[in-house]
Amino acid sequence: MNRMGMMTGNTEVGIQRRYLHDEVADRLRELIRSGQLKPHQHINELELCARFGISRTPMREAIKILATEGLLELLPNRGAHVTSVSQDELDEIMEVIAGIEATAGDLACRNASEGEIDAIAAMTDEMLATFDRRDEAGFFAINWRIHEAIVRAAHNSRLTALYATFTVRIQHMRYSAGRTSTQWQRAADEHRRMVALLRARDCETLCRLMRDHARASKPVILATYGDEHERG
Amino acid sequence: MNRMGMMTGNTEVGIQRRYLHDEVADRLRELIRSGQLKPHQHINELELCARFGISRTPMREAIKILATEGLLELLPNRGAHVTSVSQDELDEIMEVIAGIEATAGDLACRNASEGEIDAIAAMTDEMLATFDRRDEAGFFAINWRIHEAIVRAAHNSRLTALYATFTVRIQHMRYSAGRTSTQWQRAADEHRRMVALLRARDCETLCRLMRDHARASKPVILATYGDEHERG
DNA sequence: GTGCATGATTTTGGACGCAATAAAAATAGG
DNA sequence: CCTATTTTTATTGCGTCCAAAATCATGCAC
Repeated sequence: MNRMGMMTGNTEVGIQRRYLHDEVADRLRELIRSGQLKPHQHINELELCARFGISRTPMREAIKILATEGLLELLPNRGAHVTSVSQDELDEIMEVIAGIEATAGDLACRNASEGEIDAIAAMTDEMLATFDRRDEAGFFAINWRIHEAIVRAAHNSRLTALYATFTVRIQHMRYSAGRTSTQWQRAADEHRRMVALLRARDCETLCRLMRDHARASKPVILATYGDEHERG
Repeated sequence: MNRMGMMTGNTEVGIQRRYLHDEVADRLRELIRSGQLKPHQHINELELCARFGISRTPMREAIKILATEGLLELLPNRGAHVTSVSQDELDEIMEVIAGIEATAGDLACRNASEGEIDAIAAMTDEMLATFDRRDEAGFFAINWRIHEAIVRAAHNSRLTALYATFTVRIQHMRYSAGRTSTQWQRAADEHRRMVALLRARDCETLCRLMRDHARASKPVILATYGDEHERG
């Protein structure tokens, strides 16, 4: 019996938190992020309820949340499925992300503390070291942390939340798509410039650079993951 | 009896749509937008259920959706209340909106059809006419439509949706805050420039202008509606 | 063999009920 | 009379139930 004294089928660890639906939403997001739930895949309420060991009410609330975030699509009387990302939609999402990062660049120049800039600079150095030793996996791992740090350095919680929502679905694409040597070199150079512009507090230029930087990765991702490279 | 053959207390018109929770969410948004539900105000599930003539399940799903959109705030075991906008939060939201409009400006230069630009130009002429005859109410009504049109002209549905979400709470502030003559003049001038830059397809400059334009309205709004000009 | 109608099964959408938490009220103690 | 504690009440969170819709399966005619 679980904490409510009901249901006995806790198959996948027990859930413990303020809101069940909140925890369930996190888990679903993680299933989607990790690819365990694939685009186009249908969501079976009862099956997932059994997996998590909960009833349908919090599951359905979580589904509504994910749908609002755009990760699930609701089909009237036919449940929900994982949102697929078509070529066009991926393009749209990338432009929104580019916009968020551009805004973050501008705001970070205005609001970031010296300490935050130092931290970003340190990570950038670290990343450039991985570049020198051709450690592509290491490079993109740090790359992601730098982008996140810049957005956080904007000191705008809504922007940070928005960034999280929009990157969750395409993060793995963005940081796994194989780049050519030229593209990789360019990314490294641009990151060097980012730090310089942050230090110079040059809002306008960093804003433009961030947008261009994000856009540069667009063709790579579109080529690699058009329609999430699968059809339902 | 309603369509489910249950509950008889349809006090506020019958609801008819694919999803009840969707209709309920729309109604709640409207209640918030119109100010019938005020910031800080507590949401009583049962009371609203009775008003809409529905059960708690779709109401709760709608509440989760509004919370995800940021219009409601959930309090564990104590329901929800309408999100209040503090000075700092208003500043954050305005910067996000500025970012969205800047992105829209850039994309509109790339993607807008000549027809769309003509429509925006026509609305701008109309608005400048209201400016000449000092019709402030008319000015801001058209102003809102122009901003919307530019965002739509970006041809990015996610950006458009994001814009709707972020403006719903502050729209009335943005377009009702009294401007000084100088500020009003500046807004008019900037709108003239927007059309010129759209025609010239000057992405970068329009992007910057949109951000600056949105930011210019920040002090006005902050001064007028600090913490939604009410406490508790 | 294919196309359509009809019935069985699955799954969804929404209503409802129970237990737990928290706010409110009532009581006791200082 | 004011504060601390208990009791009551209100309301929330979640589990469950029922009916409508959709899907699947079967059978029949063409």
